[in-house]
Amino acid sequence: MAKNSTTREENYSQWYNDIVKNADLAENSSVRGCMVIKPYGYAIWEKVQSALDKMFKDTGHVNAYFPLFIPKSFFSREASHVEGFAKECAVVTHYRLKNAEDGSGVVVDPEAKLEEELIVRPTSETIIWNTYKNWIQSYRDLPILCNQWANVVRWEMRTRLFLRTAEFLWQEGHTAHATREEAVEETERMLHVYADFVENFMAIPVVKGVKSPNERFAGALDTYCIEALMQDGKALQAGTSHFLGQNFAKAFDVKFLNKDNQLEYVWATSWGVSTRLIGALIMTHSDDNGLVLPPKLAPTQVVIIPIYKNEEQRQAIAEKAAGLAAELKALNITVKFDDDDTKRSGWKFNEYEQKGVPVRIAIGPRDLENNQAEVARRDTLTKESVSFDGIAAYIQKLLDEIQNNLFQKALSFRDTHTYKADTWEEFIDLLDNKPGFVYAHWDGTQETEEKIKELSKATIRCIPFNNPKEEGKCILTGKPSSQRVLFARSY
RNA sequence: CGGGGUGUGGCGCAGUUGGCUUAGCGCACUUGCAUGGGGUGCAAGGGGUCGUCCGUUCGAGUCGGAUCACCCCGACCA
Repeated sequence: MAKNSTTREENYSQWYNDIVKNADLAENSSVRGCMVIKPYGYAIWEKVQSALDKMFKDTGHVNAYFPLFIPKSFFSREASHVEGFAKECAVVTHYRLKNAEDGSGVVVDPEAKLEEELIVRPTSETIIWNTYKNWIQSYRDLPILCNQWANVVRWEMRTRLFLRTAEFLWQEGHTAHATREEAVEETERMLHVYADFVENFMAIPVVKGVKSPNERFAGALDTYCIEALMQDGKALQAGTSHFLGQNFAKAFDVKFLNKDNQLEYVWATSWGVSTRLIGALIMTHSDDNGLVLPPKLAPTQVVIIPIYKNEEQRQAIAEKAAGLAAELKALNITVKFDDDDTKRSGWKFNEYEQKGVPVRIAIGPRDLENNQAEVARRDTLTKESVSFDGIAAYIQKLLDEIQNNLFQKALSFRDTHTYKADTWEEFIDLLDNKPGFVYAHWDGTQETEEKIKELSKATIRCIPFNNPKEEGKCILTGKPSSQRVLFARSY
């Protein structure tokens, strides 16, 4: 058991914070609600970025960058959009400081008031559509398939590292299409890209589906999402893809001439995932010993730790380790040989455990004698001795196995925490005593959805794709329903 | 914005019916020796004026007031 940490059962949020801290991922900044992502945490984010970026490019997208500041007036163009974000925006009102006359320090120069305030982007639809307007004249200009890696600011009341911070990093894709069908197809395509990434790289199983009108993105006609289940039984929205219809095209007057020489409004999508994914990663796989990383996202996949008593042994091990490291690198495995003499081996074991390094190889004099190494896997916390002959191939296979095992473990956790409720009492009882996903009937109205949220604090996470049709009665109103939808309390 | 809580070396805390006074302890740090297959032991060191301001008092980390900051629980959200 690691020192200075809390168990999941004792206090889930404390446990979460301990992992973030002990794994050296991030810390609260002195700036309100903001987070400092530390080098190790950022290295994981870079793995996320590079894998996603490749997937975006493979689906025909290109990267671009748009301004951080958005003129206030842009927001008023799309009514529901501004309504969704107005309450959480940082606003720039002045552009200059000056020394206070009483010498007390620096003050905002009242003379330097902006005529039109600038909003620090909470999301970039408006500035991008204002730009797209100039890019699009003809059907030949379409589609536009841009992605932006950026930071955004949402002035949240309460923040938590990675899960909700005032400033966060993300990517936002913004596409423009000639037809509705094409835009819908894009929306779906990107949701599947997200699901593919989250399941295959992050080893987190997700439910793909459509948001109910209540939970829809401000300004979208449809919001598709992937929902994951955390170890405390709460749901986490891991990614969203929005079909924006022609809302933003109309708001920013973006029209194109089609083949028949007729003016039409452009169809739009937007989609994004954020550093929140790191939060999902932590809450899905970690245990009481710290972070557990899936090999595909681990900045270091294998760490080699020498155990020695004297200089002679140390050198013999270093030589062996260097050879092994080279072999592993040749297989595209990232490996670190930690020969730091100022830390003891036991200390290192704990260190890398807390940081979630998937595989640890310990080499001591005893191992050298027997031509073997001790291989420990982070996911199961088991160790075994492996002969140096063929060890690289063994490790490669082991990494795949760990990746797979983490996904299977998370999947079976989700399966055993997914329930059906047929009555209101059952529904509440599950939420209170067996937190998890709950499939239940809902009469399809917004009023009922809101009422359920108010009474139970659970929301409709999504209406899953390919949801089986099933006649039933709404758990709240008893009105007829044709399918169950996915409920949960959520982050 | 409502409810609760906390501010004492780098981190985590103890100390409060005001005076035993030189403000302690654990971790971390420095040095030395030993040790080395799961956060190693021993010894010696360096470092704080108790969030800030005002007040009560012969005397305040300790009492009162104000103020600032942060944390937790709600409402808002990726």
